[in-house]
Amino acid sequence: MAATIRDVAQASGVHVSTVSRTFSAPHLVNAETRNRVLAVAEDLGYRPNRAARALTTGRTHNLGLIVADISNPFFPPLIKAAQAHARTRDYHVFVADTDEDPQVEEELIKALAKQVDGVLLCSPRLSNRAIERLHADVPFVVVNREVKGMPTVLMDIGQGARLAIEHLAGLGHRRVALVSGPSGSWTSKRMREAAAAVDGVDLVYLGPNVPTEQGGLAVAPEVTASGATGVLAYNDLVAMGLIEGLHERGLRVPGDVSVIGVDDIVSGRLNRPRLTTVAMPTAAAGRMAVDLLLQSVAEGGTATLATLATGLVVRESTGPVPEPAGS
Amino acid sequence: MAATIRDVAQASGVHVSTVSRTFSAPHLVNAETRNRVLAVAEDLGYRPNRAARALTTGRTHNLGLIVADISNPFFPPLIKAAQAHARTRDYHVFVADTDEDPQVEEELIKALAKQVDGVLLCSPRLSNRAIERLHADVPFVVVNREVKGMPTVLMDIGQGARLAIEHLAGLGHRRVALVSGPSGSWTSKRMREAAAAVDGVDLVYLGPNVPTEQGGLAVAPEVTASGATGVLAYNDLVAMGLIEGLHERGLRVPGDVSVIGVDDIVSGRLNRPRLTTVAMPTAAAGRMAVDLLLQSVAEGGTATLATLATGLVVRESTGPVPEPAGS
DNA sequence: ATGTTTCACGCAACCGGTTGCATGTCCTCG
DNA sequence: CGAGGACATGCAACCGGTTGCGTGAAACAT
Repeated sequence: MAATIRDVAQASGVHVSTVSRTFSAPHLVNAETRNRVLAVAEDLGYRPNRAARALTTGRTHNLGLIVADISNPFFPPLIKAAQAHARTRDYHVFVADTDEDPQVEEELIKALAKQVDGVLLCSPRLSNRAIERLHADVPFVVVNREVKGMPTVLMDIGQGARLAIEHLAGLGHRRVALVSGPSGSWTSKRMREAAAAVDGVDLVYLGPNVPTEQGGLAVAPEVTASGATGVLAYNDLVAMGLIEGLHERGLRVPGDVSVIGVDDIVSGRLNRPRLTTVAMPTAAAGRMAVDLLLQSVAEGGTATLATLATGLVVRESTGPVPEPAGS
Repeated sequence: MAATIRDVAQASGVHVSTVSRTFSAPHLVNAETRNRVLAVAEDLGYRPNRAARALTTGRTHNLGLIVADISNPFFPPLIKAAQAHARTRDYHVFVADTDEDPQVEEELIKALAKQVDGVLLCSPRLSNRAIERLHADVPFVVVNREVKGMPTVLMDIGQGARLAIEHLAGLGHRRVALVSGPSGSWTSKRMREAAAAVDGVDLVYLGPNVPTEQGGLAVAPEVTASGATGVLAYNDLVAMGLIEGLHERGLRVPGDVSVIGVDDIVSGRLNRPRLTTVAMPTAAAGRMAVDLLLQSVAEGGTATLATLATGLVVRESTGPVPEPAGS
């Protein structure tokens, strides 16, 4: 089997504690012995067992990242950024997908709890109560959701939604639909509040919807029925599905209806029409989340709240309100 | 801190070994004591520490899954399937992204090695030599690549490529371009071999290319210059980028050029035109991979090779060869 | 009544590391 | 020359579990 610390100790004629120190506190061991030990270790292919180390130190140097749906292109940039950033701090990130199932989410958190120093909860589907309860097991940082007393990274979707609605209003749209996400979604709620604060447009709320292309496709009839000429969708996936659905019903985007998404995922940039969307600072959020988590791991619960700005990227899926048919 | 096995033992008046057995070998302990222990454990919120258990049993009940690029929509279905399937076997899978960097890949494998019972290597970028060397540390199963002596899950891209080329030939295309992926890609090589075996079409090889939309966009000029009327792209992302690129140069798909992708990702189904593509059994591959891995973990290195069939999904991005302009 | 199984559980070593304390050696300084 | 300090290393307990072995008691057979 793989070489252990005792193998190395024996082969280099020192006590295991010296070998241990060679790796975890090199300055405590004489340069000469250290080199000898390192040589022997190299020779035997020894590598410290992180799990065993964790048992005594209480630090695994691992982080967990829990996400509802890896397929959602919104997450990968966040995951990559978190992973890369954590690596610079000598941490590894393990990702798990909950399949949008709170049950699975809870189970995963429990399984992860003892194997990581902290968990990044991205757009969790669990209730606040459950999250607070689980928090006893392992430090959290929550992304894209507000849970009281917990370190949180928010992207200011409210601001983005406001910009989006104002953009539509500026193009002359007077009736716009808000296509929301899963029921109880924190994001949907924020978007709604921000949209309602904009003057001069009638809002109609359509939802809840599955947060994917399917959801967008399915909501198309409701959108046409609503008489709205502008739409702010829950995310780009929904927006793209919706555009497809409108198209099937003979409506042109942006000719007949203007559609705005949220997230600025890459395929939205290649979609036709290119999607006007609220850009989310996902990579920055990933890095920030790691920072907050490591900080709270090191210093004990500091419940910081970081809010990152969003922006509107205007492309081709929005245009002036169409002339009334009767004109 | 969290309750340990000794806390439970003390509180329920039995020896730690009895508590241990209550969880890991319930049949060895009297029903009455077992219930008492369970009650106390529940009460104290005790949960066995998987990491500590792993130290003695040598089984972490975790699997690692290493993937070059999570953003590539080809992977999530595989990841999800693997994850879900593993869960039914009481295993968890941790995903890590290497950012297409062999260096990072190797580092991740080493870090993961001691914390998981086996690793799923999906389309690894590492050399065969490196993989074989690392194999001493931890069992592998390789997906989408052939490494001698290692359990492997392959999707029969050769078959799919043949179907694709035959489809184009059947539509009258006589000159088709093969837009390949990164240099040295195992998949590209297979596609090329299979395509070459089809009679009646001239093949032109274009590559290497970045395996994303960017790559497809960038290769568009070469495609038009090649005089090909049909294209088989490395994957759907490349195909979509290419279609966009052709469009920018005033060419219609499928009017002027027919394009086939590979992977059957969802956004290809919503793209306009809807993408004709080689469907890959990604979910099945994910499940198969964990089966193979668990088997090889349990029984020691059985180097099975599983090959999964692919199919052609004909949609709208392919059509009859255009009439020569001069006709 | 005695011998043999079976069952339930305790004992203690062990997995692979870490770390506070003790020991011993060599320097330095008054 | 002796006290005190710095340095390098060994010792052994500990992290949170698992498990082979041994023991006592109850159940069964003879």
